[in-house]
Amino acid sequence: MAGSTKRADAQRNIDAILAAAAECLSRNPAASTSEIAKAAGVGRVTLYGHFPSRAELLDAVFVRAIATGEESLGQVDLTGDPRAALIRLIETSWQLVDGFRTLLVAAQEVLPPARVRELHADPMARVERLLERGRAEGAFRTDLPTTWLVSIMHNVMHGAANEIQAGRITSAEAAPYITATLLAAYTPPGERVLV
Amino acid sequence: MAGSTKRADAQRNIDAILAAAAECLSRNPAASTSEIAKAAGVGRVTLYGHFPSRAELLDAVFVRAIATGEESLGQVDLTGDPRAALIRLIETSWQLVDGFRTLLVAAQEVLPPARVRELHADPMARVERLLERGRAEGAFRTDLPTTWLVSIMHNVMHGAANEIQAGRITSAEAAPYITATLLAAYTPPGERVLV
DNA sequence: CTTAAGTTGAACAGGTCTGTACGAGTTGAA
DNA sequence: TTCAACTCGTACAGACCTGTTCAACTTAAG
Repeated sequence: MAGSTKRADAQRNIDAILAAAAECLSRNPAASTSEIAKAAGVGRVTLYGHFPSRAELLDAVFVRAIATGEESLGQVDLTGDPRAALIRLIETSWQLVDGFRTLLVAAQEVLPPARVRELHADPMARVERLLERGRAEGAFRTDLPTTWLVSIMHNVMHGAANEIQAGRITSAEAAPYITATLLAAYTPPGERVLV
Repeated sequence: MAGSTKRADAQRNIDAILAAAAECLSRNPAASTSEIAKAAGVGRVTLYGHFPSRAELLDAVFVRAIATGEESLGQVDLTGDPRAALIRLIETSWQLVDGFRTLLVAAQEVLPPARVRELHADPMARVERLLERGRAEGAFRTDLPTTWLVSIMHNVMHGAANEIQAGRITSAEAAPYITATLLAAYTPPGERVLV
C-alpha cells in the first residue's frame, strides 16, 4: 500500500510497532506506549515519531486487523445453500473474533464509536448479505431485523471467547457450539431446527 | 443485615457512597474515588474511612447489586411450562443485565475472576435449574452443555444492551427479540421452533 | 452536657501515564 | 562519501490516580 517516501528502516520499525502493538493490546487492552515500544524493540520516542498519539496508533492497528480479516473472509465461498455457507462463514469469522476481540476492547476505549462502527462496516455487510439471501430463500427467519441477527452472531462468538477464557469450554469445541446455536437461532418460527 | 455498631450518620454515608458508586460506575467503569465521593456528597477521606480500598468498595457495590437482583429473580414463577417460565425469567433478567452490565465491567477490572464468578453463582444456578428441567421434559435441546446455554442467554442480553447503546434498537424491542432468539436457540434439533 | 465517633479539606508521598524537547549517535540512499 | 533521515536515552512538564496523615470541626448518643 503506497511504498510511500519513508526510508527502509523507518518502514521496518513502523511494521514492528504495529505488530508489537497488536500483540500487546491483545494481551492487555490498556498496554502503554512504553510497553509497546519495548516489545517492538524500539525507543518510545521513535514510536511517537511515527504515530502522533496513542489513539492514532490504536486506529492504525485496528485498520490493519480489519484488513487482514477481510482478506480471510474474502476467500470464503458464500454461494450455494445459505445454511452451509453460514457454517463456512462462521468457521472463519470465529477465528478472527477469537484473535482480535481484546484488540477491539482496546480500540473501543479510545476511538469514537462512529469510527469503530465505520471500520466494522465491511465485515458486517458480508454477513448481512448472506443473511438477506437466506431470508429471501426461506432458510432464515424474517420476523427479526437482519441487523439483530448479525449482532447475535457477533455476541455468541464473543460469549464463546469468554467461555474459553473461563476454562469452561475448549477452543476446539467452540466452533461446533457456535454453529449449532446460530443455525437454531436463525431458523424460521414453525420450521424444524436442522439436526 | 446486622444493624452493626455504626453510628446513624456513618451508616447513612455508607449507603450514600454505595448508591453513588453504583451510579457513577454504571456511567463510567473507571470512575475514581474522588468522583464517587463527590457524587455521594462526602469527603474522599470519609470514603476511605469506610472502605479500605477502591477494590473493596467495588466489591461491596457488586455484592449489593447481586443481592437486589436475586430479590427480583426470586419473585419470578419458574414452575409450569419451561418455555413460558423461561420467557418470564428473561423478562426480569434482561432488566437486571441492562442496568448492571457497566458495573460488571468495572468489577471485572478490579476483582479477581474467581470472585466475580462466585458472586454470579446464585443467579446462574437459577437459570441452570430451569434449563435442566426443560431439558428433562424435552422442551430444550440436550446436544449442547447446559453451561453453554446459560452463557448464550447472558451474551444475547449483553448484545442487546450494545445494540441499544448503538441506537440500532430501542429498549422496548429488546425483550421480545431476546425471547424469540433464545427460544429458537434452545429448541431441540429436529423439532419445530415455537411461533 | 459531654464525649467519642465521625467528618472535613488540605497536603503529601509514590506511582503511572502521555506527549515533548534535546543533543548525540546511527544508517539508508544517492 | 556525504547528508538528511532516522533513532536513541534521558529528562521534563502536566495530568491523574490511590492511599495516608493531620489538626480542626461537627454531630449522634447516652
